[in-house]
This record gives sequence, structure tokens and C-alpha cells, in this order.
Amino acid sequence: MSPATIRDVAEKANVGIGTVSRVLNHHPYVSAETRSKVLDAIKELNYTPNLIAKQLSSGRTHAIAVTLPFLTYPSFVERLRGVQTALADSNYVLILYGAESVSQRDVNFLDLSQTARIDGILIVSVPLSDENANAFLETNAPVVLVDIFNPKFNRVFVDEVEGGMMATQHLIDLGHRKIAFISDLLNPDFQFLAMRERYHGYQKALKDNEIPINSKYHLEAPHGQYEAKILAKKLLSMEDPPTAIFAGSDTQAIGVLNAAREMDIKVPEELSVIGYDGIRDAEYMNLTTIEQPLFDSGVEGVNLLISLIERPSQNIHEIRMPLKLHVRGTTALLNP
Amino acid sequence: MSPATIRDVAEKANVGIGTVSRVLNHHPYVSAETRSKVLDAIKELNYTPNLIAKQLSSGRTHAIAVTLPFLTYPSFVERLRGVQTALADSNYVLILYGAESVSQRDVNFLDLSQTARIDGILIVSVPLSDENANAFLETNAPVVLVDIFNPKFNRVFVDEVEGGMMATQHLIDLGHRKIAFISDLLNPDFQFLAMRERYHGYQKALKDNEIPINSKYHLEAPHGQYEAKILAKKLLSMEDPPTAIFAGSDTQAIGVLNAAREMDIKVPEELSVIGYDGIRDAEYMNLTTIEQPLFDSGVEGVNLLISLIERPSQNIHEIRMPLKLHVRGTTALLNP
DNA sequence: TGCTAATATGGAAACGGTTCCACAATTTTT
DNA sequence: AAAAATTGTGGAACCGTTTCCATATTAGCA
Repeated sequence: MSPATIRDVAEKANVGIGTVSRVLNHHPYVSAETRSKVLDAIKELNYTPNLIAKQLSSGRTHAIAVTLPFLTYPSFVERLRGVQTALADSNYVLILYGAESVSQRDVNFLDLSQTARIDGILIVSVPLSDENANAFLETNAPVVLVDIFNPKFNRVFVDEVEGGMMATQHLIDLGHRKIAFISDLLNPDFQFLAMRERYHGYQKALKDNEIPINSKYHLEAPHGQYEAKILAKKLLSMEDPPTAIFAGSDTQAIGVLNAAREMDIKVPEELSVIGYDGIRDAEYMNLTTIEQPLFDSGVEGVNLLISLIERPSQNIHEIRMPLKLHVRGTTALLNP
Repeated sequence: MSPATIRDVAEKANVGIGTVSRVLNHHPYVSAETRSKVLDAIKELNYTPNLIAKQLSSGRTHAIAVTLPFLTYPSFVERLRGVQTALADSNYVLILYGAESVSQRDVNFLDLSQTARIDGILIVSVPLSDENANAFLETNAPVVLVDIFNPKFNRVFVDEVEGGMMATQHLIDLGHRKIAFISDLLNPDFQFLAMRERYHGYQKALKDNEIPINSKYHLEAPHGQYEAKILAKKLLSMEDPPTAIFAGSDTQAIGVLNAAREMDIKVPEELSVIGYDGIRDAEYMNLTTIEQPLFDSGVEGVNLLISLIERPSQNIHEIRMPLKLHVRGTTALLNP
């Protein structure tokens, strides 16, 4: 038999449907006696409200869309964990959309901005095109960006330029002058702006310390441990190799460590390595890194989004999260 | 202004709402002329159907629930990737539920079995209690299990006992007799049965080859690289240490490799190590392993679930996926 | 030419909730 | 004692689709 409806409950309890609805939603103005009659009927019929009907009449879905690029990057997964955990404590549900390519992104974003399926949109690390942004601006669902920037939207972020400077300055403070930077492709299809900003921070720190910028010390390749290992080997085989390498992500830094091991170069005695992100493996590899609050950025993003859903606001909210230099065992004073 | 509805479209195109609906759903019996009038009106009003209303009247939500335990395990994330990818090619949406603890699992499962929010349920690696199972049996949404077993439900699986045997037999074939097994806790709160079965496979292979089982060679600890490293150090410091270690997961095997490195034990010359799963890092670490189709198990799970949603069936479907011994650089013939 | 079948269209009813208005009963105020 | 405010309740109308029935038109055929 099909599930009981609110009308069945009303009939069984000998009350009107309005009254049942009031009991369900904890409205005042229901007498104790009536309430218990209704609750009895609900229990007896094993009634649970149909969410879809509720959504249609109330206009709220209690679902939020979360868009992420690659589940293959540990840092994105860590953010997703934060999102998921925060959502588990709320009464919202997480609808996951992938955005592994420009076309997948555009399809999903179009879908999101048109259908009334969700109450809010959380975009993690997916670069927005102008069309995407305009589509979202026409939606009335609030949007929060995490780890990306667009002046028209709320966001949770860290100061990436600052982070790049912190990493570089740490190496400079240890006496290094020949400092290389390994990064993702800085001009790919998908523009991950964060990496560019870290690069700017790297350059700025060098300038501030009057260290000339050697463009041969900046190498880029698609993101990945393996790719970074190859870049590192290239750097370390140069005539005048760097004494320190700043890798744009921990994943890449681990590639650098592997390159050093394979080339029998001792870290940190002969080479200092610093990463960026603070993923779990960094701790395990004893990697010095710039730690950003990955998990917490997810949590904050969700909290901001939910607060905007429940108390709409025209203002743009920006939450800046702290960066922390985490000194571990892969950086050391330059050997004289 | 609020979004256009099907009635607005009908009015603008001078047709009935039924006709608009037929155009939207590609029903036959709409004249070309009428169709184009309707399409024009749709375009002009920038109309998109309200999904929630569609869901209510059609009884389909085009959403499936996916439950996963820990996003901290690479193997689960890899399965999720498969799920996500398969879903991106369908017209279903993914609602992600966490199950990091017994209570979180029970809350989510109760929710899932009661609300009409989803069309199907995919449970990945989350052990089911009897209550959970009964609740799902009362739901009319189809359920597919991946990487877990319950006789009453459809599933996508690998033969874990066989996998445990394959790993162990490989080591035996290489001449090893002193073979240790490192695993998760075999009796935790959450019963991850797979690990027990791999253990049984390990024991069976030893028996089949008439190698006595030394219980000191089986050590367990909560899952993790670090925990496994400690176990491995314990094994390798024994009076009569094993010459080969079978780790129940690649993550644990990597911990073993790290232990060996820290103890200056050469792999594979002095110690053979085999893992299980076939995660990305295994390839990168050149780890011999039993590879199971993680990504594809997600894909298959989704495909099975969708086919059951669209063509309900009383039969229980079981899809067994292949295991493959992937010999890389961490196992070798026992040094005589 | 008339009869049946196929094609085409309109719109009421249904999906299962929430909301609001009308009204009743009780309490408080003047 | 009458008026006003508070508390409590029923149920029609509505949210925006799909579905089905009624009906109109056209085509096919003997």
C-alpha cells in the first residue's frame, strides 16, 4: 500500500489537515490534547511527510549543491570532508556535482542556475567563466565560493600571495638565495588562480629581499606527484641548481622529495623543500609546508551559505582564513 | 518576478497546458506547427520546468543517495569518483550521505528509508546492521551495495577470500614461507568484512601449501599508514622476522615500505611487500598489489542501480568484478 | 458517402504538503 | 455585560507539474 498522507492522519485523528500540519511544524496554538491525538495517529500509520510535496509548497528544498573539480586532489577531498561534516550537522543535504572539465562545469552550472532543486550553491575551487557568473547572478539561490575569487560573490579564502611570500621568506630566512618554484600550468584551460597568486608571492618575496628572479628556476607542468618529480630532476640537474624548492602544493612537494631520494640528494641537508596546503601526507612525510585550513574552509563555506539561505543579505561576505607556516623536517639552514 | 510556469507558456503560445507538457516530454501527437509555437514561447519566457513540481507529480526524483564511510581512505574516494563519473553521464543527481560513525549511519539510513527524496540508494563500504537492512527492505527504492555483503540486496563485489589467496600465493610462489599479514582491526565497531575475508584467504593459501600458520605473524591496528608502519617495525624486529609482508590495503603497505626504509631493510631484496586495492599511490610507489576495480565498482554500482530504478526487478543481482595481481617492484624471489 | 482509426488538443484532477482566512471558544479588558 | 484579544481548529486554495479523459479534426478505406 502506498504511504500514508497528511489527510489519512487527519482523518484518523479526527482533526483537520491544517492541524496536523501545525503539529508537524511545532506551531503554537495547538492544544495538548489535540497534539497527542495527532501524534498517536502519526505513529499508528507510520506516517512520514513527503519531502517533495513539502518542498513544492514551501519553496525550500533543504539541499545545497556542491561543485568540485577533481576528486583526485587530496586538498579538494579534504575540503569536501569539511563540507560534508558541516552539512551532517545541519538539516541540509549535499548534492554533489563534478566539474572535471569545462564542458561538465558549464552543463552543471547551467542546470544549477535554472532548476529549483537547491537552496544554495557552494563552489569549491572551480574557476568561473563570465557566463557562469552571470547565470548565477540571475538565480535567487545564494552562492558561496571557496578557494576561488569573483568580486560579485561571497567567498571563503586565504591570501595566496601572502602564502607564497611566507613560503619563500622562510627559505630566505634560512639563508637560501637559489630558490626554485614548481607549479601547475599557470595558463591552463581551467584557471586555478591560486597557483598564480602563490607564484606572485614567491616573486614578491624575492624582490623584497633584493634577490634577482631567475626565470629558469620556475618550472611548470600539469599537477601531480609524478610530473613534479620530473620537474625537480630537471632543476636538480642544472648547472647551477637551486638549494631550495618551493612546490606549489604538497602533492608536488612529495614528488620533489622522491626526486631527491632517487638522485641521492639529502633533504634537508643538501636541499630544502617546502610545500603548500597541509594535506595529511605532508605530516606523514614530515614536510615543511604552508598550511591552509582545508577542512575548515569547507565548514565555513557551508555555514556562510546556510546563514545566507536563512537570512538573505545583499552584502557580499568575505571570510579570510589564516595561513600558517608549519616547519617540519624538510627545510634547514643553508649549508655554508 | 517569479519564474514562468507552464501556464504562462500555454497562455503565450495559445495552447493548453497539456500540449506544453507534451512538447516538453517529447510525446508524439503534437503537430509540428504547435510544437514550434510552444518552443518559441518557452524561449521568449526563458522558461525552465520546475523540477520539484515534476518530481511531485511524476513520483520520480532523479536523485540517488550515495553513502560512504571515510573520505580519508583513498580507496573509498576512488569508488566515489567512479560513482560520480557514471552519474554525470546519466540524468540522475548524486546526494552524498556520510557514515563516519554508527550513529551518523543510522540517522542517515533512517532518513533515507523514509523520505521520498531519492529514487535509489547506493551504499559503498558501509556495514549494515540488521535494523538498517530491514528499514531498507520496507522502502520501495532499490538498493545496491558496493564492497559489502548482505544476502538480501543487490551488490557489486570482488571475491575477497580469493584476493587474499592470490596475494599470499604470489609470495609463496616466490619462495617465501615466513609471511606476515597486517590488517585493520578485525572486530571493530564498524565491521569491514572485506578485511576478514582477505585474512581468511591468507590463511587458506598457507594451509593449501602446508605452511603452518604462525599467529605472531598477524598483527592488527586501526587503519592508516602510520599505524601500519608501527606494526611492520614490530614484525621486522622479531627474533624470527617474516621475509614477506602482505598488507591488507595499499595504504598500509606504504606504511610497511616506510618502516623498511627507516630500518634500512631493502625492498624487495630483503623483504617482499604486497598490498591490496590498487590505489594511485601504489603505482607511484611501484608497489606490487592485488588490484581491484575501485573506480569501476562505482560505475557498475550506479549502472545497476539505475537499471533497477528504470526496470524494477525482484531478483537479486550480483556482479562480481575481477581481481588482478599486479606485480611491480616490491616483491621478489626469496634470497636463498 | 459514411464509418473507423489515427492524430491532435484542452483542461480537470491528482501528487502531498503549507498557508491563510473564517470562525469558534475562551480569556482578558473596559 | 459588552467588547476586544487570545487561543484553537477546519479546510479551501495554492505550489507547478503529469496524466487521463473528453472531444475535435483529419486520414484511410470499402
